Amino acid sequence: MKARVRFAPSPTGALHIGGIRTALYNFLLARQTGGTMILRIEDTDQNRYVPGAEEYIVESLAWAGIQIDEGVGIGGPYAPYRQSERKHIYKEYVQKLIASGKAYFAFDTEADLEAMRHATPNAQYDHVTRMQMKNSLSLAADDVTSRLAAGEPHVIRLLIPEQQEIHLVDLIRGDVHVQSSQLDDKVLMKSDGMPTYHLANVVDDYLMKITHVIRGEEWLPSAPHHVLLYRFFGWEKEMPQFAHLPLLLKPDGNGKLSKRDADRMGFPIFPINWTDPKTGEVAKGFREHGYLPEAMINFLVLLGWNPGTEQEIFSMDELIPVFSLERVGKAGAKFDIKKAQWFNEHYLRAKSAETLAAYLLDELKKENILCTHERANQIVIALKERVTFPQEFWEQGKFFFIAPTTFDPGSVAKKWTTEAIEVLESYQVAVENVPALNTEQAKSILESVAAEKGIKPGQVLAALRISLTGGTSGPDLMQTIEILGGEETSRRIQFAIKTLPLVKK
RNA sequence: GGUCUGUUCGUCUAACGGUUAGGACACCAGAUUUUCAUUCUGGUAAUAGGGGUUCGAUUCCCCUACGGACUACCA
Repeated sequence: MKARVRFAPSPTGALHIGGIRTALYNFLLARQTGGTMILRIEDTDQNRYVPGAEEYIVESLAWAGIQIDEGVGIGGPYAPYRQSERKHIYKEYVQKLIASGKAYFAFDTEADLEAMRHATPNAQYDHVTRMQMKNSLSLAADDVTSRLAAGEPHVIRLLIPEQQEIHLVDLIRGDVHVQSSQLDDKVLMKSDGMPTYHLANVVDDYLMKITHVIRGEEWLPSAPHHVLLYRFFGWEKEMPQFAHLPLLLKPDGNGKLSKRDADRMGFPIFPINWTDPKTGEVAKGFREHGYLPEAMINFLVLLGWNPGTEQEIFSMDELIPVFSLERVGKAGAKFDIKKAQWFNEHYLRAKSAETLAAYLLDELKKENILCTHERANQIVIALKERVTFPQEFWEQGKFFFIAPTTFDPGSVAKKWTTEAIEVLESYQVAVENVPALNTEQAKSILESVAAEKGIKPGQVLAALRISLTGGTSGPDLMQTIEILGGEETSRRIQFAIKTLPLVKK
């Protein structure tokens, strides 16, 4: 069966990384069945609307490689896909509910509701309290008509039937049973004429012929309300299948992963950079942090789902045929950024030198440093096994372009010996006029000058590296010399000898 | 508090009544690398607790404990 699924975020700010996972699971099911992935914007709360959020969502999904087939920005047979533009539709449907006695008008003020909630411990707007409130059930018919005629602000609430067991089948959790007496009379239509999530969601999913509702676990408690709505509308046969996804948890302790935790632990939580339109504050995204979309997808898909085999590395295309909601776990998954980094390293190393060189060239452009493609390729190959993020090619390869002016004192104290300097002196001279020096030559020249002094090359390597890079760790030294060239190598050795104090052996 | 829901190595998870409880990340150790990193090999490490059911429970049932979500005219 071709699945019609939707990702339906509300544009109230940046999309959380968990949202990407939800979108991903939807997308995988759509692709697997040859179905349709729909993007619907749930902007029914005018107070929480944040400009730019919708564009942000679209761009984030595009970055992640989650393509939308139908919806906002693309259009489709069930347009519009922005709920604020579908206001009249909800009005029409809620009228049907009123007419059939499944919903009613309520005139209670905020204070009335407050009072009701505080009157008894577990009070909610339900079969216990509704007759004490001001609504079309408790008020006389002519009172209701005159209030309505006078334009008194009101909401429309769902009339929960008594003594019913509501049963729903969740693809992930199995059977869920709830007593209707536990349910509250949810607001369906707000006093501003906008629907709430519950109404808009059910109406749209029905009209858009959605087959599977894959969403976060936070919706499970209100799912019985939705089931009731389908029943009241007479849409039970068309009711989509539900799949409530476990939440993404913070890496330490318990609780939902939040921006606070991410900040505290130094990793992003948003897919791409987000600039808060009010404060202008920028929250760094995974993209800008250097995470590759394919690494994120691979990491995220495994947070709550597994293929049942020992395969861990999956491209999007490999995921499509093997994904299944049946293999999604029930428990929340802690967000372990270390594993995400491992995936990033994996995908980074799988890339061609040309692709990696492009990252380096980008950074160099920002620094106004010129570099040939060949040289960038060489550097990137030398550094490839050492980086987690693309920008580290510049961070770790900086010394290829900028000669060290200071040297790590600890390394110097241990390795900058008089005998090493002696060898370095002659090495510098030997290498000075060999601009195109390859790894082999760099090595053999070093071996011969060291032999002349009766010193093993191993004893001067550390000093050589200090003079060239400023420190004692880095990519292969001979490779480094090849990239630097004879002239530059010589220059750096001379500078180091001039600058550094001697250490008596 | 109420409702719903969950619980296997530190983390992500496999094992849909019978396994020495498997894999991956992380961690530790060894090997390779004239540095570090990589790579390779090996290792530490888990069924929340208590009752049942059963010849046999990680697996099924109940209780307890501990989490989580929801409890808005927000989604």
